Amino acid sequence: MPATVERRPRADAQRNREHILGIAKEVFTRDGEAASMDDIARRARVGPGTLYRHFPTRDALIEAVYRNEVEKLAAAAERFAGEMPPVEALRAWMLLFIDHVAGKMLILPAMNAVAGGTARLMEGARPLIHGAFAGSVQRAMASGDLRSETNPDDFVRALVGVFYTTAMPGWEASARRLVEILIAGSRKGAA
Amino acid sequence: MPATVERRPRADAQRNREHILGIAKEVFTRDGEAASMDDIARRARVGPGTLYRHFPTRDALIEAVYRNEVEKLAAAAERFAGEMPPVEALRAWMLLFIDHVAGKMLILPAMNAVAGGTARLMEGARPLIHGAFAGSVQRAMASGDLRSETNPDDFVRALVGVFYTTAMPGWEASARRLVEILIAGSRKGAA
DNA sequence: TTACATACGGAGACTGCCTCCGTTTACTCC
DNA sequence: GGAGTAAACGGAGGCAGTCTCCGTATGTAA
Repeated sequence: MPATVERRPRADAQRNREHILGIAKEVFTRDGEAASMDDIARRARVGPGTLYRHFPTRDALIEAVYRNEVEKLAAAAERFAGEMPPVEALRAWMLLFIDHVAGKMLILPAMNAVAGGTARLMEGARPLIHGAFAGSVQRAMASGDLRSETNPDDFVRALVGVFYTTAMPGWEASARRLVEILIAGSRKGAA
Repeated sequence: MPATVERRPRADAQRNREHILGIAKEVFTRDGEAASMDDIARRARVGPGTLYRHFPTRDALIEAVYRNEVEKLAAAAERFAGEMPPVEALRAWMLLFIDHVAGKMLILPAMNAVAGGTARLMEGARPLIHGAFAGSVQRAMASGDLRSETNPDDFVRALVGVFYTTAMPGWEASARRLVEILIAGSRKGAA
């Protein structure tokens, strides 16, 4: 008899989990942080008990939905690296990030609700985002385009700001300019 | 008999309002978004009814506390303009902004809770922040240090990001580097 | 097919936001 | 100074949202 059995989850549980995740993304995208757990359960046609067994707190659910999206973004960074010169790849990825936000692919408003703010939420996703950024920046440094002290986290901070200012008019154009400023400000030879 | 009498508020009301605001700042600073209205009322030794007469919703209270702080920040921009060269004043103001965040002078986590996210909250404070930024940037453009297409909003976005990443290790140093990147990236002659 | 671990659903405890209204208090006018 | 009144106060409680508990149902392994 093995110490830890680790039976794989029942088929209905697996189905439910994925179904809930899908509904949750929809609801959060539409209703933002106002979305209620009971409502999500109702729409997914499960009891609140079931919802809470899969995602023990509201935060856990938001985090799960969010992580799903971030994983897709991170994958794109790798792809760009193989397709274009380093600085272009970095720029393209930052612009893609903005597009995701623009297309409501990420559940912006709901993220505000997570205890401890975004920072706490990002904790789970940080390695992913950081990895994607670090890779892109590293390559741009290696190619000699960016200064060698360039720190990917600085870019992360700026882009998080974009995240939170989508209600300001003209946010998208401003975000694109910001990308250019960041690149220009980190180039070798910039004052 | 005048059309609008506009009696000035009763002394006890005025006192209570200010007292509540002070307590609220304390509580929000300590407990973040978890702070409850009833708790604030209890600590301020007033009934919930009183609290809600002064600040009709939770958001209104947060906004009032926040605005208080932002007004202080905006005033500093003017002061710096009179004391140092344009680019220095801009840098100094951005660094001051970071210091406020660092010193927990601003009720960071609580801001997340405002309906519609920070964007909505910033709506009230936007003219102030924007004015402070616009003035500083304008002067730096007029002096020929920054490119003439420089847009203050781009800086705002980046700094909002700093706001939300204070849980990441080394955020303060990173924020300061970000300030330098922004200035370098907006200088005349930057790529 | 049986037995049981696993998962399900929903009633309801608990908490937080906010309202309503009877009571109290500061200000005004004589 | 005292009476009258508009303004402000406090707190009981409505309503809604998060999360728990537990009796019931179901998938899975032997």
